[in-house]
Amino acid sequence: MTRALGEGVLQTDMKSEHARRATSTSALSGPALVAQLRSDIISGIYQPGERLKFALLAKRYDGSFGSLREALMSLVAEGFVVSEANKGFTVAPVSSAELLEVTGHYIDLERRAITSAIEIGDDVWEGEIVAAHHRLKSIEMQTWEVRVERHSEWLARHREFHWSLVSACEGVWLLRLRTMMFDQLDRYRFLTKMSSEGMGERKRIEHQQLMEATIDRDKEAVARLMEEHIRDTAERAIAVMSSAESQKGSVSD
Amino acid sequence: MTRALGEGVLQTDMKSEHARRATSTSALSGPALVAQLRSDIISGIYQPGERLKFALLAKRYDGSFGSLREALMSLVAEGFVVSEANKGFTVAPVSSAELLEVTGHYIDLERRAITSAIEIGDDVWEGEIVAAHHRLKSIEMQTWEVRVERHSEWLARHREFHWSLVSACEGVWLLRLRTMMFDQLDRYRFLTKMSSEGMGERKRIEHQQLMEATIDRDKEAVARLMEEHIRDTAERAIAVMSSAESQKGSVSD
DNA sequence: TATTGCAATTTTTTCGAAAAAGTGTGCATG
DNA sequence: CATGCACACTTTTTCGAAAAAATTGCAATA
Repeated sequence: MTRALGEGVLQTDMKSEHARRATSTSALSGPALVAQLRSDIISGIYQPGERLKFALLAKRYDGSFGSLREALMSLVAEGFVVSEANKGFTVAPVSSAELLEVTGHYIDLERRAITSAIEIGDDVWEGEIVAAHHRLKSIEMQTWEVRVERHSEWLARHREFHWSLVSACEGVWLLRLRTMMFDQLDRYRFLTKMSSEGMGERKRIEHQQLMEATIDRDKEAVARLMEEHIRDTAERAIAVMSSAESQKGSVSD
Repeated sequence: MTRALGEGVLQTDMKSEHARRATSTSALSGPALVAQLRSDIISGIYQPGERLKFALLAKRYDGSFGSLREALMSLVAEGFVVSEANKGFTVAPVSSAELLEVTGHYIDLERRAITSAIEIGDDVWEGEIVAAHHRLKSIEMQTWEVRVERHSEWLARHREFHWSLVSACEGVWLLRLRTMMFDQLDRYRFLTKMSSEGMGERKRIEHQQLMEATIDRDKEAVARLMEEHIRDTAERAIAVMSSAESQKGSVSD
């Protein structure tokens, strides 16, 4: 795998407390810097299309230009950042069209991965699913205020839960492609953070059902639940995006 | 797109003449360095599993450690190189299992892309296909000796031809994922370079049929031809790999 | 002989200054 | 008033030396 499980969004503690701007703790580098940057892009700290200037980034994170450049190149390959020669780096744009496309690919890959995992996975795999689900559930049962506050932690646990479902599957590239799409969707999942007040309950139930169906090795049910789960998230994100879009439009007109 | 069409294997002239070792022309950097390195890995100049030491690479290519590191990070994301923290970079391994998996994904993505392109593409798209096919054909009609000599050129044109078929399709991620898989397959295509004496004719006919069926907008036929085309290549590569494997085994035992 | 510890060497990684490229401003000119 | 040009300023990109980490070689000990 290109990148270890959950590495993406794991600065949990410090970040969620005073989550004003990007954390400038001290001397990030290498994979840690990539993870931090990706996490900050996913979290919307940098807006889509925003220019990522070296001077600013160097001050916020570790410091060195080289490390920054290296990290940004990785994110370009992952699709989070775009670069133009001699004009620096900008955050990749988002659009409902891209969300729909990514959702389609993700559903397709995830279905295949989870089917394979169900065929191959052993009881250790099952155990990891139960554990990951438990950790996710313990956040999702909290009140809305707590859930919002611990959102980046939820993001990490959500990722770990979905990873656990497919982790036993055959095919490194299947996992890699699936994870690329999952990471892209994370950007859009963040959009629903604000507007999903009553939805914690629904997501919690969906995850519960997903886990049970997987442990029961019911491929059909898992595929169906998973697709509904993802499409629902996508639809909600599109709703948020289009309302934001129309708002922006009415202001400028 | 992460990377422009054909950028990968385009040092044609200089390289194919005295194709001994990696070209150390002068001061490569940025995207050009990535392209050169990728091309050299695809061409087997660096063996799978071989360690890519900075000192050596810096001497062979442009020079600077920073540029090298940056380029290698990109190739890690693309799957051509693997890296371990504080232990440097190595060429990603190859295996018949991976080839089979990548072939499967590629066929799936390519089928969808080409179907979409046939639905959407206009006559300009058709023109590009004809042009790309013509360029490819002009190499494939040569004698075996010439074809071997101009192999890296063939690789570029082959890439361009297959790209032209799908270039009109909808979905940036579909194209991106397809191209990732195509690039991976390039590594294995190189294996068949040596052992495909009588096969130039067959490939040529397959490309001809592929072009005609696409221009005729015959989705079924294109999908079938494309799948046969790719599977045939994969099978031949696996044959080469397993014979090389057994040879190696008999030597070391 | 096998194994542990230490020092020398190699290799990777980090860092920031210097060079290159791009951007904008103001002045002179048509 | 618009247009082109030169200059100063900002931002990116490149480069290689210094620091950190890993590996190797060698000798001492059980």
